[in-house]
Amino acid sequence: MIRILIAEDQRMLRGALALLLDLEDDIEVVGQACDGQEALSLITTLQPDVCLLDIEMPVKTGLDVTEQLIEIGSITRVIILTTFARPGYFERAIKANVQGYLLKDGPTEQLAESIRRVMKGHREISPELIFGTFKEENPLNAREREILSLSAQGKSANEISSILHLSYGTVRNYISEALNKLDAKNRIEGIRMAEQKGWL
Amino acid sequence: MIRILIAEDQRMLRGALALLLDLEDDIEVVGQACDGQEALSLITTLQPDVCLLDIEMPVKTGLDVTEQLIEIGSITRVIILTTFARPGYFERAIKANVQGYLLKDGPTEQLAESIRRVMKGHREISPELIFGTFKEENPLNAREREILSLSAQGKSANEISSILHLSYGTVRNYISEALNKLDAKNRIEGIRMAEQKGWL
DNA sequence: AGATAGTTATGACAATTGTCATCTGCATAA
DNA sequence: TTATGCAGATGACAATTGTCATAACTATCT
Repeated sequence: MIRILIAEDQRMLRGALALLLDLEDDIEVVGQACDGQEALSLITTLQPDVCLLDIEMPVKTGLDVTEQLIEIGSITRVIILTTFARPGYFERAIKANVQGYLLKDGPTEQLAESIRRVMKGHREISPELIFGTFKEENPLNAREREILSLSAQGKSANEISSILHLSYGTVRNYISEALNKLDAKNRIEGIRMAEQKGWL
Repeated sequence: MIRILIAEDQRMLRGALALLLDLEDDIEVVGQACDGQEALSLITTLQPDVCLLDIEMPVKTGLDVTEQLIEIGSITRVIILTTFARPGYFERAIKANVQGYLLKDGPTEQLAESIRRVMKGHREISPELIFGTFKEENPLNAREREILSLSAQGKSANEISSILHLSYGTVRNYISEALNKLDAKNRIEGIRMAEQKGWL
């Protein structure tokens, strides 16, 4: 019997997947979580064989959870299940050594089979992701990401400077540099592009 | 036997819901669509009793489909099933006289029951939506929406002016007016707020 | 005809943004 | 020790953005 845990904030999908997987003879859903924090604590207490993690969840993302599972030496295998084929997400997941990265756009029917294959030691990656997407890595460094994120919340250069204790000019330099790297002609375009690639 | 059609672009959820509903004795999933266009044509040919429509789908949104169903005098009952509790969406759905507006954050278990209740003539609205959200109507007029949308794509005031054949100053007046109505302190904040409310 | 409202335009102003060259410390590698 | 590179900072400039007062031109209603 394969014991699995599902972490997904959208209740309808979580419930449907749990029901669907429980119909399989060899799979048992032992727990459900609606945010990353809950997922982490349930995984450590329940020690399921496999966990299905959404990425964009409240409190902690699925990627955060994955990285922390490694730190504490958990043996639970991780399958990321997300809407987003964003290069940044995929890259981070692969670096965290997940056993699977599936898209919510993929077929329902193969989910159970993917779980079984992961249990046998295979890596399950949605075919859309195997080619192309990986080589596009995030050109922004930590500061640029940080500053662009704040800008994306509508903060002005001045506000950002006082939040981060940097000078006004420095903030603008970082934004300018980020826009240059992204080949965007203004903040708004830059934010759109970075968000769309998962570079935040 | 209640004949239903599911229109939802996320394949995993669509498949899971179909499977789940097919398990009910009195419900039969007669069709599935992955975009609004397909939904519309399947509904007209299959004439299901109820259709479950996602809002944000390719080609046509679920709201577009609903409005067109009214125009052609379809008797299929509509249940909107969406992630978004955005006032703008909800308002438009109610005006189009949908029989149900459920959130994907709601419980899986009650979906089948909601469908049965809709068949009996009830209106099914997610409880989160009943209070508060309705009175917040879109303060932006058509021009303001149009211009803010273009701005959201990263266009400058100058570009927008030549796209819409308006003067540079006029475009900036509209943006200024929109930001004022939204109580936002710059474009980026205004865009975020408007998008979040479904006012686009 | 006069009042009213909606759409578009203009000009002026200040604030913010985007760009660039240059400069300072500081750490670290050769 | 010198060199190199990085994180920040500064100043200057032009372009863009946000705000406001005002006006012209419709169309509509009374």
